[in-house]
Amino acid sequence: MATKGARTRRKIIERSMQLFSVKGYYNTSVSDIIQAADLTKGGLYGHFASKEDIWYAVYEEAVSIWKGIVFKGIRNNSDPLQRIEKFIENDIWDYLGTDVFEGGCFFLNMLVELSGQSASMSKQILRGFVRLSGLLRSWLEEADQKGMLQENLDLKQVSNFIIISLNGAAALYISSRDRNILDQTVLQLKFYINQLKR
Amino acid sequence: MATKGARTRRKIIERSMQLFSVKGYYNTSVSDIIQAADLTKGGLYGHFASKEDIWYAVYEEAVSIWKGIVFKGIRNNSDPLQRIEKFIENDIWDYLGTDVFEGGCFFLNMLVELSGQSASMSKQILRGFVRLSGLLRSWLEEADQKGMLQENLDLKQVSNFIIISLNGAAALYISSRDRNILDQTVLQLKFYINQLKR
DNA sequence: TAAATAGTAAAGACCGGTCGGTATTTTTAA
DNA sequence: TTAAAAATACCGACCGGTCTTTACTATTTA
Repeated sequence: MATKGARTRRKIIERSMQLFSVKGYYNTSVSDIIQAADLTKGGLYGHFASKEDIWYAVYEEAVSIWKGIVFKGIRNNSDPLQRIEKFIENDIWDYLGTDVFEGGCFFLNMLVELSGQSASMSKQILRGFVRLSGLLRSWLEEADQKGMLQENLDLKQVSNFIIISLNGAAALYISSRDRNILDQTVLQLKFYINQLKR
Repeated sequence: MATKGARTRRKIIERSMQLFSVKGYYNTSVSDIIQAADLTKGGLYGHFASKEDIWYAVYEEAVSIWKGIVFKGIRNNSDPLQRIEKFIENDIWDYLGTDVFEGGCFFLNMLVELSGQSASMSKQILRGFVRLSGLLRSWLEEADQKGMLQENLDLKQVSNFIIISLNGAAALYISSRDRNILDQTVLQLKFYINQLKR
């Protein structure tokens, strides 16, 4: 069993994660966090040096949670295009649609809020999206090598466009809470991918 | 010439608009605004009853600016699909790409930040997107009646998807400041619309 | 096995500064 | 000359963060 300190640390991260995703980073006060984590100032600052430090720990945890959801049932699929479609479904339905974070997509929310405010924090998130785009592109290239795609496609462009659409869906979903947005996005992205095929 | 009060009011709105778009609503303080508008507390609160009131005025002004950009050279075009493509180009290149708002897309930024924080303010923005989606759908229906589109398309879905993509592009652009994102989005959306044609 | 000790975890008071907002006075422009 | 506009001083609450004290818990020693 984890030591008491470790358990408290986890609690701080988990509660902060929800607060950041719902209220945003700046509008979440340290007082909000200690209240949600059932702590006091002293208790909190024994585990983290600053509010920003908490955010970085929260980000790591959020990435871990997200990965556990969106890559489920993918690795064993040999068809790269099916892998992409499954990833989209997972992201939309099992990540966004199940309200893993109360405030919608943690990454989009933070990216928008922190861009132009904290270079280091927003770059951290952007790096994640760039890495994801690279992964999607590698799958597209695999499909291309197997002759599944049209010729002369800009695969970097395609993978970026998928990520753009997923982010746009997250933005409209958090504000509308309309499930149709999710279903529509999946359908339209599948249609889009279908048009790329040879 | 406008009275001094009216000019000050405009100044408050204009400066707040930039501050909100860059720093966000919550992270912009009233002190930030009075500093940017070269005023004092008393001077500001003579024009607006609250920070939230300033936001509503800013929103109206932002909509007005946006409309002036994205609908340029559209009304005189009889081809509804060309109208949509021109709208996308305007939104991406002349609105997003020219950094009308320093912080990127005012509406996306506010939508993400305010969702789950202020029901009234976020609904205000969402209504704008819904209205826009309706406009795009009416253009698509016009194209459909002219027999330009494939059959059995869900036009509401298509118009939503366009808006989703534009928002996603705004999210990635503010954080990366990569012009390629803009160009790629225009190209991909044109490709997408092309696939809808009969 | 019980007491002593050391190290960790948390409490709580406190810091200067800033928050959004108000009331009153002074200035300025119509 | 008078109404509108802006300045000033001020409010209580809260901001992120620090510091010292206290409580707890695990390990060592008798």
